[in-house]
Amino acid sequence: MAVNVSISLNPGLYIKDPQQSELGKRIIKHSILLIDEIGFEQFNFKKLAEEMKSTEASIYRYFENKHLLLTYLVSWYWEWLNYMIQIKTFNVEDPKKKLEIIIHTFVLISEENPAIDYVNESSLHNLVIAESTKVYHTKGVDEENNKGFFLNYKEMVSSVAEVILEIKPNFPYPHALASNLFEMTNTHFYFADHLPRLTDIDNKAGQKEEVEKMLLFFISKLLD
Amino acid sequence: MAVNVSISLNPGLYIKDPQQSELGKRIIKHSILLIDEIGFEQFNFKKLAEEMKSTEASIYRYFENKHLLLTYLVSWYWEWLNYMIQIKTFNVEDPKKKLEIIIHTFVLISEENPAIDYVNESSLHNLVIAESTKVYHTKGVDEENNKGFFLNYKEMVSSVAEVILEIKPNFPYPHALASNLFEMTNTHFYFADHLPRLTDIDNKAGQKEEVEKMLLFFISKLLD
DNA sequence: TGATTATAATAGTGTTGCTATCTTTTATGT
DNA sequence: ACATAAAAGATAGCAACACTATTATAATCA
Repeated sequence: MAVNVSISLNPGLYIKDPQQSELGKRIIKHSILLIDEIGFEQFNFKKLAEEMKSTEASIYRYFENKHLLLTYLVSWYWEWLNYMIQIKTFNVEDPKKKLEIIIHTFVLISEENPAIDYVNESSLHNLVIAESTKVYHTKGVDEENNKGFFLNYKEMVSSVAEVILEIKPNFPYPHALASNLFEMTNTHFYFADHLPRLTDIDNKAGQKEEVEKMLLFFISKLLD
Repeated sequence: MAVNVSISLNPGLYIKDPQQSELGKRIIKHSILLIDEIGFEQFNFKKLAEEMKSTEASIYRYFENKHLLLTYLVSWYWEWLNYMIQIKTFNVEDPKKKLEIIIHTFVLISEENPAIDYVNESSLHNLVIAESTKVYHTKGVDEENNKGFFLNYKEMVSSVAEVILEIKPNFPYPHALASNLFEMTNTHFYFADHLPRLTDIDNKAGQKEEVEKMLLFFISKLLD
């Protein structure tokens, strides 16, 4: 399935829209790969410039700093996830079936969807798993929230919460369950790989299916 | 209840044991307050030295860098939490009651326990809520895990998982549920304060009781 | 052709993270 | 009380990082 929409993100996240130029697209492409490879703490614009054969100053014309670049990339993921959920559940009537599709998408999004040529979806998902909580765990969170930087996340949670309420209209914690299902997906991929005693998911082939099964088990207990 | 044990932590976390000297205790005390105040990204040893009227070089004699200092403080929290759970559930027979006590401790630990004079437990809990995931979301996670830096977390999860299995011996995800209950506590305090649309917890008085109620609701559905 | 825009190239500044060295203070043992 | 060692303070310095400024060059378009 080819996705030919250009992902629409909050303009406050960048100085100059990286999707509108070749250099901008190369910044997106190489920053995803480099952050996935060396980690966000070790990542900086000088290394990125070397990697993509450009200059530090050129990258600063697109993004104010590396924190906003990370926020941009993670917002991209949230928006892309949200978009995939919408199109995959569009014609589905049964809300239980919808939630199953949502969970399947949380877990397997990067494998199923070859989307935009300058974005390596698998690396982007790894980046989200390893680094995304740093986006909103800062002292500037309230200010950035006021600027709408986390709207893509909130919209995704809001649409999942709606489905939960379709299944069980009096469920008292639809938003908390929605955000928790999403966070759990990523957390337990990470734990399985690095801190296996904090989970019951094996670090083996079939890991994704195991996580999916666990999430389905949780919602069946909570919503049946 | 006064706690007069000295918290025992992995010696790999420090160069010189900060609990064994006055300066070391002042480092613990002021680093908790300063990180809580300005956030981990803005925090550094120079600012800490100014704050506590000492010098950068002196602090470097105790901790290799700010990341290991954060790991030390969060490990302190994990160990302290684990200790409180042990003593509070020690004489309790009913595993359901035990799990309720554990959840109550997750939520209210900082209010109930005036413990060690140089640790502000309330600030420490805030710090854990805002910064603790950064401790293990780094490229060095596997190496640090091999050195045993996250044992306190794993032990806490392991003891909670045991209680879960006492309640329901065939429950398939005891470790995942244990870590998730802990993570959920802190995540939803943070969401209620900063990203309220990601939760159903109000940012009001009684917030802690609301979170406790939510966790009790989740375990009742999952374990009854 | 000339004007505008995007990118590259280079340099520079202040801060951070960390190490080294030396001096002063404090604690310990005889 | 004095000698010795250990702890802490004071100061300097360096390499890397985060970011800004300036100028040059190439591409685009009126």
